[in-house]
Amino acid sequence: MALLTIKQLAEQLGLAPSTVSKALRDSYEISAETKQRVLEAARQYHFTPNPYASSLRRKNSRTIAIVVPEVEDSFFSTAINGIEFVAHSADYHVLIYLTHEDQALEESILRELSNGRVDGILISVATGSASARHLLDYNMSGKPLVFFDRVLDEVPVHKVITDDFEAGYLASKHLLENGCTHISFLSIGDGLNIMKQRFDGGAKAVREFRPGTPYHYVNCSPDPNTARILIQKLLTSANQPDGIIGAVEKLAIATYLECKSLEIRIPEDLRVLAFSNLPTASLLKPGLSTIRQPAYEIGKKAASLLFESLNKNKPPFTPKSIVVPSVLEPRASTLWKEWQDHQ
Amino acid sequence: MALLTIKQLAEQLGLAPSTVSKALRDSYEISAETKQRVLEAARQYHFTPNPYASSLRRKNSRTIAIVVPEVEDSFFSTAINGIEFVAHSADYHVLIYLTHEDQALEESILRELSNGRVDGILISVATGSASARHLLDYNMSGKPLVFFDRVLDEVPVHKVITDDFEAGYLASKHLLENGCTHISFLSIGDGLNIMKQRFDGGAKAVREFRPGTPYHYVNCSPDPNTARILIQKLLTSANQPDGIIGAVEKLAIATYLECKSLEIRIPEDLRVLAFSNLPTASLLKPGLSTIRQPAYEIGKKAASLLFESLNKNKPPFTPKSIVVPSVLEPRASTLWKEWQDHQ
DNA sequence: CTGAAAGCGCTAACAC
DNA sequence: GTGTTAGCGCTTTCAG
Repeated sequence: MALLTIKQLAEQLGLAPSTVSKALRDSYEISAETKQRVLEAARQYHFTPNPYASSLRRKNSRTIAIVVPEVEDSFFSTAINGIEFVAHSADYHVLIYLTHEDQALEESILRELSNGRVDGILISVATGSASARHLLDYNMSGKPLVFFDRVLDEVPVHKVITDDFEAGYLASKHLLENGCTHISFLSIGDGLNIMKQRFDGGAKAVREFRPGTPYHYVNCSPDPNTARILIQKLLTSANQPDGIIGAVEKLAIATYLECKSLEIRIPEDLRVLAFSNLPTASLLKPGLSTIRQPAYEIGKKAASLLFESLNKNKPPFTPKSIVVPSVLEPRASTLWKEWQDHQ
Repeated sequence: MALLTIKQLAEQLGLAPSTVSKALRDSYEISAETKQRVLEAARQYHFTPNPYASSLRRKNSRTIAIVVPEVEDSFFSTAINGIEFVAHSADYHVLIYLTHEDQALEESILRELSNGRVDGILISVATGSASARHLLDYNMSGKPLVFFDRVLDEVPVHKVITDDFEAGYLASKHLLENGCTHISFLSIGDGLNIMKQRFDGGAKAVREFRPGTPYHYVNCSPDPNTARILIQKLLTSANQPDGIIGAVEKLAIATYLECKSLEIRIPEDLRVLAFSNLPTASLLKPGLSTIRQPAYEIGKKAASLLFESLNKNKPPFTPKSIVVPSVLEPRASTLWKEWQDHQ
């Protein structure tokens, strides 16, 4: 079954292709009556204009790309859901690309996307030494790019983030208030803005509330297996911590699994807090204290900013940074009752 | 920065556009030397052919679509990961569409996709009364369609599924072996093949092992809030069950949350088993017994089948059904020690 | 081995 | 209000 073309449809109707085209786009030039007839026929034959011919001619694609490290993470899957909501409302299509935390892959994806396949990109960058070259290059092409959550400050575009410094501060403060005397911050890799912010925020709380408390940055891996091995090493080392801040969901899960197999008790032996959007946080044993980001909102806002840029014809551009609040949700994994009682 | 065209690149090189085009596609007609020069120049200028012009001309898009009910579900996010892996290897792009379990939305997405935007579709259908019209129509267009997990048997295309009847049987058998005398099967909606299979498998186990045991189908909602209300009603009704089979992850979470707020003890008061790929299943309180599907493999296999169809020029088509095994992972939520001891 | 020419299906400018 | 025409950027005959 070959697809109908606008030319054929026009012939059926005894009209010119251009008339049909205009009618389908609801142009003011076309009479109401003709529009009716065209729409009717289009529905009947299930006609939709060939998107690639249309894109070629109009020089836009009604398509955006989401570029994220992974989908198997509650933050990202929820953010994607938010993005999809806005994109669908705007009648845009959504291409998805996974970088698997691979900087080189991210670069090749961005290069490939700069050939006009998409009208804009929403990205949360991969960890790694993070040169911003590919993003700056893409940005130079004049097409909009919006960061969410994991940003690169060198690139002057809209961003939607949470206050990671503040969140790190709250996390660390909370652990200190619950008797921690040695905190390890588990990261998935260097060079990522959010890791630094979250860690530094924690350092500030240490300085303010219990200066001198050991507070370490531990570079785990984005790979869960490697991460587990490193966490095991940490938890069985001579000076293991009694407080953990997991920078992402995956590290919290890895920590829990490792504690289970090492028979380390949470929160008695170790208090655990993580940046996480796990829907099961409250159901874990023990309930996991989290810093929860408003992932759906972040996705929606980032997409809205992208469409805003798309619909604006290049005004003097000042990049906006939208900062949405994360919330600390204390649960049993950090509430060390015994310690509190002794106070 | 306007994008380079193949014509301009050809001019730079003192070649004809057609020669450059062929060189870029590694045609046998072109000399090794010329190919070198062209590739070199293309790299230097970051030239990639405009994908829409190319698609228009070649009548394919190097793009596939994933159509799923949602992404915030471990099964789907993992399957998407598997699909993406294969698609990326084949150098294809991936469009994602969420149906939010809305049949009408699914229809409109499929209609829209039949205009040539994609070369093929991978779909896991939405619940609902599930007419197959839109899928049959798409299939008639001659473009490949592959089902994964949630299939519609009326549509004669490749499918990748698990043996849901068998899994339901195992689930129910397991509950009976752990002292359940009244089992409720929680579904997210009628008309979905997997729900029926899973439920019917369970019925068989009841017949075989404890005929007469009350075994009910409870139609919850895909919406978590509504589902929770219905579950609450169920668990506080006169003849509440002592065994639950949750057909999807979301229902397991809803059940746990409800048990927590109603102070129903798992597994003493209620044993809970769910079809789920939750990475935190073993960390819940209590550990959640699951039927785990090989989601990543399912995604990979489904995508492979799609590309197989894509590369084959319409041979006599016999749809394959690939059945991959699910595994029952018993955990504390169903292991009712007290009861076992009394046996 | 390379080039010239036609045309994929659509839409925007410009006639009428 | 509607039709004619040209051309988006690429690839594919077909000629040389």
